[in-house]
Amino acid sequence: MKEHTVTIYDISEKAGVSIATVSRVLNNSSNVSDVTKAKVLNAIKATGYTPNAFARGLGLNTMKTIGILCADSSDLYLAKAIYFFEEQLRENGYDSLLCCTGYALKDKKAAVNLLISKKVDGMILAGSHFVYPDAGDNNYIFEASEKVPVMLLNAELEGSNIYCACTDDHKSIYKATSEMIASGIKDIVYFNNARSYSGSLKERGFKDAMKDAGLEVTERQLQFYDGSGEDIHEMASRLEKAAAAGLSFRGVIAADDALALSAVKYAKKKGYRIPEDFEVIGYNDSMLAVCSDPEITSIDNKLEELCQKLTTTLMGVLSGEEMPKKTILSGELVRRQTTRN
Amino acid sequence: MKEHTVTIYDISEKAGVSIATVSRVLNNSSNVSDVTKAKVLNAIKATGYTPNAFARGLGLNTMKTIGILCADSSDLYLAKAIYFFEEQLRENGYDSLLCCTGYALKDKKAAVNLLISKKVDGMILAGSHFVYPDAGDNNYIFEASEKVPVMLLNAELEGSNIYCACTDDHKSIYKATSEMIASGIKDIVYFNNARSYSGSLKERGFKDAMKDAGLEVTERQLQFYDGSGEDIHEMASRLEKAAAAGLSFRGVIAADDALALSAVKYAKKKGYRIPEDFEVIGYNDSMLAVCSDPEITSIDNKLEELCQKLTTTLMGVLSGEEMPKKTILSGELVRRQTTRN
DNA sequence: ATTCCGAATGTAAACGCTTTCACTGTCGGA
DNA sequence: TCCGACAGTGAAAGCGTTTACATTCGGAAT
Repeated sequence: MKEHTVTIYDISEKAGVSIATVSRVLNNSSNVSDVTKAKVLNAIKATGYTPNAFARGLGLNTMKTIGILCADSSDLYLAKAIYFFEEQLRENGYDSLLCCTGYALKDKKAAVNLLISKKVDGMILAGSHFVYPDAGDNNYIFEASEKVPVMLLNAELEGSNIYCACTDDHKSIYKATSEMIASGIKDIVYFNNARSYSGSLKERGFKDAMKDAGLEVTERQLQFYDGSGEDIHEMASRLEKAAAAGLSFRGVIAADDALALSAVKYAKKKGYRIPEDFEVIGYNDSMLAVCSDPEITSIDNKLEELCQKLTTTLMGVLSGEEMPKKTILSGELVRRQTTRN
Repeated sequence: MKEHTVTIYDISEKAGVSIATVSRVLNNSSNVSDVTKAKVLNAIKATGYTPNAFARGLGLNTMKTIGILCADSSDLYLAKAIYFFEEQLRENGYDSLLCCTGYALKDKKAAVNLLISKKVDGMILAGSHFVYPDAGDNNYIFEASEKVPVMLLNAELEGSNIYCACTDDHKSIYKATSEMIASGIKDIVYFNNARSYSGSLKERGFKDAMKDAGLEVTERQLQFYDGSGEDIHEMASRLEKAAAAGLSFRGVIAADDALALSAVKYAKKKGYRIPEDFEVIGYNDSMLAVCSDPEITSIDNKLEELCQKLTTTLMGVLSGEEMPKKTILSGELVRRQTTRN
């Protein structure tokens, strides 16, 4: 297991050529005769040689690796994003170095530095919580972007080497809220998970829709839940508490489908008929929306398309092309059983 | 953005010491006076220097990186596994190189080679589908284990540098099936997702339990679904088809919670009361189990503990300790609303 | 026949770090 | 006063590639 790892020298010796030639066939660059190439290839096969990526990286100063940062890979949504990125990057000959940072700024910074020292060729920040409302907190992103291109999923930030892709969350929620109001519901709660930057965008969408409909929104209509994204019961109990405290509501707009699902659980427990007495709209159009019964009307934020866009942009940037800084898609309301029409 | 990346030489110059000394403070190894250390640290801070991991890796022949292989990071279960691994590895000073391989053998092999050439210090194969029932197909694992320790999650394989952690799937399903039978249900379907090796273990557990109860199991009671792990409706329609073809059943033992959830949907659609007329038991005790209504009785296979075990074993192996080859935990049936007692 | 060119190959420097070894200077003990 | 031990530091040899540059050689053009 230790006994002298086989290097390019061993191959060169075995094949009776110089290491330069071996390197050439390895990278199948020009000017190697077929017979030499065959000799080298045989030697490689015989020894089971694998080139040392460090050495290669040292020479090339790139390892064809993209760093993917996400707060929590077990989050349903982020997990999917990672999947898309990983797949598309691999198709382009890049590997993915994954860092789950958690939600603390300090840890995000540390992860970014780590990726930079590992000489990633680019960085994807997967999730809107990487950019902060307080501009100063985003310095770590700007610093990173001085070294490598930075791709932002679901967030916007202006910078010379920063690219982003997102859907128009404000508009999506605005529309969803408006439609819920139009279907006759006035007492609506916006249920946020509080850790997402786009969450505040969404919240504004909600508020604006209410205001434009002439409805007042009080602070308590803005419920939020800041715990694990998995504990449905805990989420539901948040709503129960609010109801017990006197808040009355017959509709919930949720920042993600887990929250929406908890709202469904809440409503059923209360004995409301859905959607006749109570409507729910979720976000992300994830698997959870259809796991629920009744199945949840949800906003599709086009994750796959966003990831795709971000990857092709990144590839473009890396090959020196000029690329658009920002792509904004429109979300789409997918109607299911928790809304009337 | 290109202008001469700062190296250890720049620091040494700026601090007025040799590169050896800089290296020493970088690795805070012994014998550097406080005053020199301070000078170096200042120079580092001033320049924003980050050591080049390639060069370091070349010298050390390790980059403190563990390769994590998984078929599909968007799979709820695997995503959680990745999360646990990533977290625990980071705590031990290791980074994670993630490869989503898909389910094809060829791609798994490619991914393994890639990780080896990237000089990972160890490899985690997260998911039972990495080991095949046909022994020859597992050669790629043996080959990998000649270079680095290989950790297997949810699968067993004997080899000199191979370590595994899993729960006793056979026993868990055997018990679950037996209890369902005891509660009076005889017509049970085992619903498998066909791509998992542990799936066949579970299937055996089911068969054995049936046999030991004196019940015959026909081929059609072994339903399976081989599509995306997300499409609940598609899964349910598999059951509907079976029913339409004349199969009558009042219980489902499922290989994962998504399948179980689809069984719940099926039963509700059929008008069966759960659990009075129809019972369902899922696997993994995931979020989906509680998303369902009624909530699903499911087998907890102790994922976090398994991941933990695997990581600490790996750390042990890497530091040269002798470690147990195999750890087998017991699953636990978590009772909810889809089973009577 | 001579010149010149390009294809095929080799030589050696460079990449940025770690680490062994050697060297200097200080200090305590004999 | 001399010696040995030892802390602090530097010089230089790797580590395994890539690649610019040098070399060789056969054949086309003159």
